[in-house]
Amino acid sequence: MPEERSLNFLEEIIEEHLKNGTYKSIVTRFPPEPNGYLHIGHASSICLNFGLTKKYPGYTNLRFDDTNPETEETEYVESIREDVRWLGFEWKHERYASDYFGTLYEYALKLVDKGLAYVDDSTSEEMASMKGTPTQPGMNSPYRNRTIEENRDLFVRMRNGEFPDGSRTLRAKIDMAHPNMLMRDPVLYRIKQAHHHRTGDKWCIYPMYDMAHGQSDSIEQVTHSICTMEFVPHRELYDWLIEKLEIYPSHQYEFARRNINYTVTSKRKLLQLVNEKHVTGWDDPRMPTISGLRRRGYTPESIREFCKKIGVAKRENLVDVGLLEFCVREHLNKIALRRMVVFDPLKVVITNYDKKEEMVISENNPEDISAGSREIPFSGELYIEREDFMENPPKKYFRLAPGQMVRLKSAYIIRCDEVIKDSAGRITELHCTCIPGSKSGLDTSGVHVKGTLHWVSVKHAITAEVRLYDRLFRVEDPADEADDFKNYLNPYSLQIINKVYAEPALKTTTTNQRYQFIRKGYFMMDKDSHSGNTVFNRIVGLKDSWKPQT
RNA sequence: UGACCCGUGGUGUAACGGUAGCACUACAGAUUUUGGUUCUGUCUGUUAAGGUUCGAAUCCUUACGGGUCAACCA
Repeated sequence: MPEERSLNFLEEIIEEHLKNGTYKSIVTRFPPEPNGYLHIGHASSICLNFGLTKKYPGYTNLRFDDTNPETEETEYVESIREDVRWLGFEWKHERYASDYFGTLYEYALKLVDKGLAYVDDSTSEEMASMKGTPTQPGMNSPYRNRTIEENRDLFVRMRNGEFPDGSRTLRAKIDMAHPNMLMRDPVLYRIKQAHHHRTGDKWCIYPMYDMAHGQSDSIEQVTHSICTMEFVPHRELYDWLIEKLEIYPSHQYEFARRNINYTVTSKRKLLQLVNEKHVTGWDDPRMPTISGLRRRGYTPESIREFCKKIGVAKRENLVDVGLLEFCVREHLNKIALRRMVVFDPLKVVITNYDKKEEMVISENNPEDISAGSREIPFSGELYIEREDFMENPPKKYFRLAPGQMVRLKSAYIIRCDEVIKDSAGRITELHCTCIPGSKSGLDTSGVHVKGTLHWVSVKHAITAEVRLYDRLFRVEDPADEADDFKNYLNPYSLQIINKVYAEPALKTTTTNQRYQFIRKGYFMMDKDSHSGNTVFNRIVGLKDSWKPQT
């Protein structure tokens, strides 16, 4: 049954456009600047733009907004491509704002010829001082009334490299008293003798965002140019330029960027974390980047589901990271293979176990019978989790305690008879007895236990390294704090356990295979693994509703 | 002192003048060879005050609260 879903405000607009014939099909674009890695906030925009053209006739372009050669690099272009594809989307055309530098230059000339743009020799300081403030009008530049001929001559010479960086700009001639600061003769072109990652040294003038973005949309005949709310004031300029240039009228629509608690989603801040080594790189599994989430073990399906659940709207928001975790658990529960791994071992000796060893059978995934089952070696010497035993248990403690019984998952019910300690009083091992006839699947013992523990046979166990991750920050909104957001980093965001004990089936781990370590959480092998040491990242823990009484 | 955008449970999002719903979280219970999963139930909401209307979360006004805008960044 298809779920009855209400439309978000953009879908409503598009359905209206399709219905009233404004468009027969739509074109959207995802327009990253290649100056950083994509993060979970971008995922929302990607799902939105590509999702719209999956739902409605049309297509989506991937367009790199590469108009600032000083910050942009090919490395970022490649990571962005990979991330979009990994999320499950394919673009119709791959474009670059730099593809349009020639056209954009012609557009600028057209504005000059129409008397709508002029070359300004003011320094950036002078320009700032004449700009006014949000509450006070600005003043006209002394260069504002140059003739069209003079402007054309100067602009062509700007392009020809006759002037040094920062010495002149091309500005739109609008209104220095406009209530919208962006309409106070915005800079359209600046001089930068910089090497561009695609056009090399061909250009020494580069268009500003406002002179490039809407024009690129127009060239690509984008029908719905979707961006975040901070661009609302730009819309007036976006429309003004399209009107004066007399080009295809793309239209801009804005939605509120998604913020997530206990993290930051700003490329500038993420770059700081990387550069200052607070994390190991853009793909550190604690990072909210797509590459970080991917390395951590998140699935694209779960991220898409998350984006769908948080929706699209125009109001400020701070989404609970718990929802992302819910989405990944929901997916992983269905696909993860179950394995038993003991993190902090406590030895259990089964004193009445008379066989040397045997194989027991366990299902790979109780949610999916087609995942089959596997054999696990069982013997008289096992490891269980140290925290699964208490000498003086509280009420409703379902695990092991002196005289208490538990089920060993897929094996026997055991009872704890004796606690062995060393001279310092530390528990070194437990002596237990196996309940006759309690073997899993063939249980005739009639014994009922509340607790089931994971375990591993001592002599068959293999070892591995496990990395447990927690939220990167201690506060919900680090960017909102008065002082440096880095003061709020969580010092316990990474915990490494060098040696855990795993059942032998984990020896053949493969890349991208997700596991549920029973009662421990979901895990995936990390790229730091090598032949002598397998490393597992904890993707997310299991929901844990147990809390000790009192 | 300006302009623009936005206010629905703890969080996110619906209801388009006609019963405030869904999801997450939290809590309680049932089931369970994972204290997982699954199932059931409970708590919590229209920023405020006026107005229009038979009827307002929805339309209007004002107030209040939050956000954005003074880069040769995007």
